[in-house]
Amino acid sequence: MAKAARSAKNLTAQTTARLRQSGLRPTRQRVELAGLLFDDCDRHVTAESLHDEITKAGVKVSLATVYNTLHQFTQAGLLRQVIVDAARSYFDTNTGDHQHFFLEKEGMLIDIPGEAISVAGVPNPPPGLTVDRVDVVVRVKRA
Amino acid sequence: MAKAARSAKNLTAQTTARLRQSGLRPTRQRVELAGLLFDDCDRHVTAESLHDEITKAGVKVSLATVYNTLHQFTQAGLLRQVIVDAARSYFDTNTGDHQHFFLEKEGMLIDIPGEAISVAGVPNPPPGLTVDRVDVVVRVKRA
DNA sequence: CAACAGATTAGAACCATTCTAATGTATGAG
DNA sequence: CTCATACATTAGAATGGTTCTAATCTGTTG
Repeated sequence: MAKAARSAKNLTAQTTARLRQSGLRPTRQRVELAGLLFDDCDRHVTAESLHDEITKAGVKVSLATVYNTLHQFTQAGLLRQVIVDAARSYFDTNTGDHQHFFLEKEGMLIDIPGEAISVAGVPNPPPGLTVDRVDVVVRVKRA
Repeated sequence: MAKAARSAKNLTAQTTARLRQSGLRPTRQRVELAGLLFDDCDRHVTAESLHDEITKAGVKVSLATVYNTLHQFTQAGLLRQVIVDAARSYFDTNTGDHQHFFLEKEGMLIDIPGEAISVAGVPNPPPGLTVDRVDVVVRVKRA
């Protein structure tokens, strides 16, 4: 069985289970999108880039569904939304503690492991407010 | 003369000079907007909030001009654009080294002095890239 | 003051995203 | 297995912040 661990069937089964665990019905569209997103390494996508990708793969999914799915996955904790660009939203398959390099010109994000980076000296927030998350964006340029 | 340092005339004169130094013609609209932005303490505005404010002050400036002016001021180094919300852009009159608390629900930004906070362990960017700026956003919620 | 470069403006256009309401589909009970 | 139902998907319209256009206006310089 170990040899078959990466077969298409098996992947679909795993994906289906994962979606169900998150309280999401494993519809054709969600399984296909999850397949692209969670197959291999960590990824950063926009709604449009993901829609292009799945369309080019010959799968028909509407852009509205891509948006819906990205938000549902985010709410389910399978994705994390990254706000670095006023023009568009990115979604990151790495939901763990980490930060980003961002190359604006090319719309490219690169993960920085959470262990690597540390932020010290954050003051207490004003009374009545609590810290939800600390985001670090290292904006980079081509030299 | 010291007593008159804050008179309206003097402020306008100062503003005018400042705009000219930045290579911007001191038009009525730019002087009025600069007056609102740079009069007192540090401020965080959106195009719409600034347009509302100046309109309520009885000054007629088009929204397009507010956008143009915010961008020109930013390019001139008088303002800094802050990207924290996918829905809208903020502009900060504090152009020095500092970071932000952000209360998304209310669209509120609060400065964190640059001396207070420190980010350690940023890895070298991938070859060919150089660090342009490190932004820290401390996302907060009402307790 | 004339002339020109640059600025302002209303309104249209743009584009990412969200909404709508009509159609399709996974699921669990029977 | 089938049906009913709740949930999903979809095309296309709507939204909302922002930018563009091209006509008009205004600082500035000679």
